[in-house]
Parts: sequence; C-alpha cells; structure tokens
Amino acid sequence: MAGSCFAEVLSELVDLTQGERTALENLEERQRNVRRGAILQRENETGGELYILRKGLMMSYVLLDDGSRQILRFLFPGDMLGVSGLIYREAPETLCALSDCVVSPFDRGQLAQLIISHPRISAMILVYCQIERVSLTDRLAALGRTSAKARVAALLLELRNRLRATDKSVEDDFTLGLTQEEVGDATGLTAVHVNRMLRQLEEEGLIARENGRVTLLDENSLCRAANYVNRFERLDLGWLPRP
Amino acid sequence: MAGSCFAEVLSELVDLTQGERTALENLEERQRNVRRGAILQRENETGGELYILRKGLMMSYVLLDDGSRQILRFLFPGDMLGVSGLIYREAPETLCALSDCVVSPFDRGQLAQLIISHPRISAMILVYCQIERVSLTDRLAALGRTSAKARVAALLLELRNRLRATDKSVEDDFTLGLTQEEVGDATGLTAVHVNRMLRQLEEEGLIARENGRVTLLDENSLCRAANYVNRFERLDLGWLPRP
DNA sequence: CGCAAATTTGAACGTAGTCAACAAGTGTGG
DNA sequence: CCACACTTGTTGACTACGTTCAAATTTGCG
Repeated sequence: MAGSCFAEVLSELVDLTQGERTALENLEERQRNVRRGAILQRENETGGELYILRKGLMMSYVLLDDGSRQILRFLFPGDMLGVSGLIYREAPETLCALSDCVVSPFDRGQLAQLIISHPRISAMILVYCQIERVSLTDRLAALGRTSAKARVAALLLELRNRLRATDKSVEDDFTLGLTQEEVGDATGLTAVHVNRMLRQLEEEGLIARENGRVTLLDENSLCRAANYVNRFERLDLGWLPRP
Repeated sequence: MAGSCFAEVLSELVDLTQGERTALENLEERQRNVRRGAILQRENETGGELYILRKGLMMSYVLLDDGSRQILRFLFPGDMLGVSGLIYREAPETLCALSDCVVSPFDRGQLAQLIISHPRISAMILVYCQIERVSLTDRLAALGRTSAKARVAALLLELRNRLRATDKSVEDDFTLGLTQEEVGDATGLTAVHVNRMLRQLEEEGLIARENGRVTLLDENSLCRAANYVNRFERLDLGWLPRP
C-alpha cells in the first residue's frame, strides 16, 4: 500500500504540494500489522514512538486504580497516534486495536524535521490538534452535564461520521464494532445501562439494531438529543501560510 | 508591563534565543484590560481573535440548551486563549474573566508568521497543545469514572499547582477564587454537592478552609484520592529542533 | 447598614450502578 | 461436527450516589 494516509486526510483541507506529499510519505515508509485486541502502547511504559493509523479502528484508554477504564478516544485511518510520546517518556494512555490494523511508526526526530522544513504542515498539525481538543471538550461537557441517553446518542453519531470520513459509502447504518462495555467505558456508563439506553433509543424510533449493525433512523432528533456537533465541518483555514 | 508572558512560560522548557524572544514579544504588543465577570469571547459568536493571558484568572465554558454549564478549563497567565478561533469562525466556547485580567490580543496571521519564521516555537506550541490535551483526558477520566470527592480534590490540586507555576510563593494554601457553583460546573456536580464534598474533605483532615482560603493538609492522600498527575512535570523535550 | 450572592443543611427523589441470572452468540479443540 | 467454554447481550430487583428543592445562615459589597 503506497501513499500517505495522513496526507489524504490533510488534503481534505488544502491542496498539498508535491514536496509536502513526499515529506508526509516519509512518515509512513514503514508499516506494522496490529492484531485485533493487541496493544500498541501501554500506559506508563516507555517507547515514545508515534504512529499514523493506516487501516482499522483503535482506541486509547486509561485504567484507574479501582480497575475501571475510561476510553479517551477512538482512532481512525489517517489519525496520528501516540503523540503524547512527544512530551512524556512514559505514555499517559494505552493504545489498543479494536480491529486488525495497520500502522506506520515514526519517531520524534522525523516530526521535528517535518516542522522545520514544512511550516504549512506544521500549521495543519496544529489545526488537527485543535479539532481534537474541541472534540474532547465536547465529550467533557457530555460526561459532565448530559444524560446517559444523550451520551450514547452522541457516540453513535460521532462513530458514524468518522467512519464516513474514511469510507464515503457509509450512510445511516454501520457496524458498531464495539461491545456495549466499550461504549460504556467511552461514555462513563456501565454496560448494563448502555444496553438500556440503546433499547430506549430503539423504542423511541431514533435508531434500529440488528446483529451488531446500527441504523440512525432520525438523525436530526439524535443530534438534538445528543447536543452533537461535527467538529470536522465548518472549518475556516484561510489564514494558513502559503506552501 | 514589558516582556512576553508566553515567552516566560516557554523558557521554563528551553533557553530562548533573542530572536525568539523578540518574535514572541510581537504577539503581546497590544494589551487590553478585562474586568472580573466580563466576557472576552462568546460561544457561537465570530471574532476569531487569539490572546495571551498576561494577568489574572479566566475560564472557558460551554452552555448546554437545558441551561447547564460545563467549565472546560481555567486559564492562567502565559496561557494562549481562543485558539479555536484559529479553525472555526464561530467560537465553540465562551471566555470569561474570573478576576480582573490583562490580555494581549493577536491575530491568526501573526501566528502563521511565527510558525514560518520560528520552527522551534512552532514545536513548543505543539508541546503545549499536547499538555493541554492530556490534561483534558485526565479530566475526562475523572468525570467519567471517579467519585464526586475525587473530582473536587483533583480540582483543588490542579488549581494550586497552576497558581504556583506563576507565583512561586504559593505553598499549600491559596484563595480558591471560585464559587462552589463554579467548582461544580467544572467537575460536573451541583453546587450543593460540592459543598458536601468540601466539608467531607475537611472532616477527613485532607484540607482546611477559612473565608475563601483553602489549605491542602495532606497532599499525598489528596493525590491518591484524586488520581491526580501534574502534567506540567516530567516532560521530555530533547527532540525539539535546534533554534 | 441593607441587599444580593454565596454557603450550608436537611429531606425526598431519581438516574445510573450493582448484583444476579439467563440467553445468545462465537470460537476452539476434541 | 459437535461439545464446551467464554464472551457478549438482556432483563429484573435492589441500592446508592448525587440531584433537587427549600429554607436558614453567612459573607461580601455598594
């Protein structure tokens, strides 16, 4: 598989120059397969490699000392993983594959080089950090101030939108790819309560379910119920430096 | 007041060159006073200015449509504010002064210029984004998976540490500067329950309180109860490009 | 001093958690 | 190909943490 997934994502935002494309391809020279369930980076362990996810679905999470887990983020093709390895020797979060995945590892020096030689890419990385930051604050507000049903609805919308970003064929129905326990660990709920909320969303006609696939039946109502905003839309990047 | 607050913060991490200092001072040429309670940027409004906070304490928050508020972050001198204005025309969050403040506004073009001419500063901005991101994930885990008492304890520790970063004289006691309602909106609790948790922490001998001042009596127990990690410590920045 | 905001406390309530049991898949090795 | 183990999903009964509502008290401020 040639080309750069990260470049593909960035070219949604701007037209990349040939030089920029080549520089990005350098980040994805190497490739590594990661089996479903495998752990790419473990919390508190060193290593500090960074990755671009090329294929598959991953998650990052932390374990608290009572044994409970908080899933911080789901990771999709084109996402940069393990960026915290940039600043801490010991990883603050675990990276785990939810499906069979392909990643491209690179090191901090390569990123430093990229920042020096391609300021516009540097700026676009900053843009992506901000999208991620705002998405995190959305989830913070969801956990702090919204009901269980709203959180589950928001997760469904987020998953569908992100899946669609890489696979344009995704419409209103998609395979969840998560257990209800994982949904719970992402939304700050128990698996049991997630089950009840999914059932409720189904009874209200907002979603349908059959053997692992979810269909969003009433996207508008869901968005309203969930307070959901797609942060990858309505970007305003006119200020980016010339290449 | 001369000099750059942002430069002061960054020089905790690396020795800045004279050229870098001058570039950073450009960001803080202008100054604006913001009264306690005043709103610098309102959610969903345009403007898109960025700021460096020079003096005082601010917060960013969102309002949900049931009227509840989630405080996303507290902002301290040297912090960059309104960075989401970099990517969205309409601000995703409100910026509000908790005390009389001084800010230095600058625009996106100035940041673009800085990124082009000073790659190392560009990298350090990325570093700060990551610290912020990891702090946000800590809070996400706190809201999703820890008890009310733990969240309040974590907030107290965070506030003390960030206050101490700008004012070295801060020891174990400090003025909260927040109402219990604000503590609640930051931790996803009600003001009433915050009050009960503070009392409980007091009864257990972990903190003391008198007219608005809080004293951390047993920092180790607090850290353990709160699952708290200071993300501004133990950084590893050897990879930063040469100036 | 007087008013509004903030804190404190109690009582009742409700959302989500816990525990438990069972059903339905899913995969593995004999 | 089936038997068995294990994971995942589903449902009910009970519990508890935190919310809501209300009222009293204290604090801060003009």
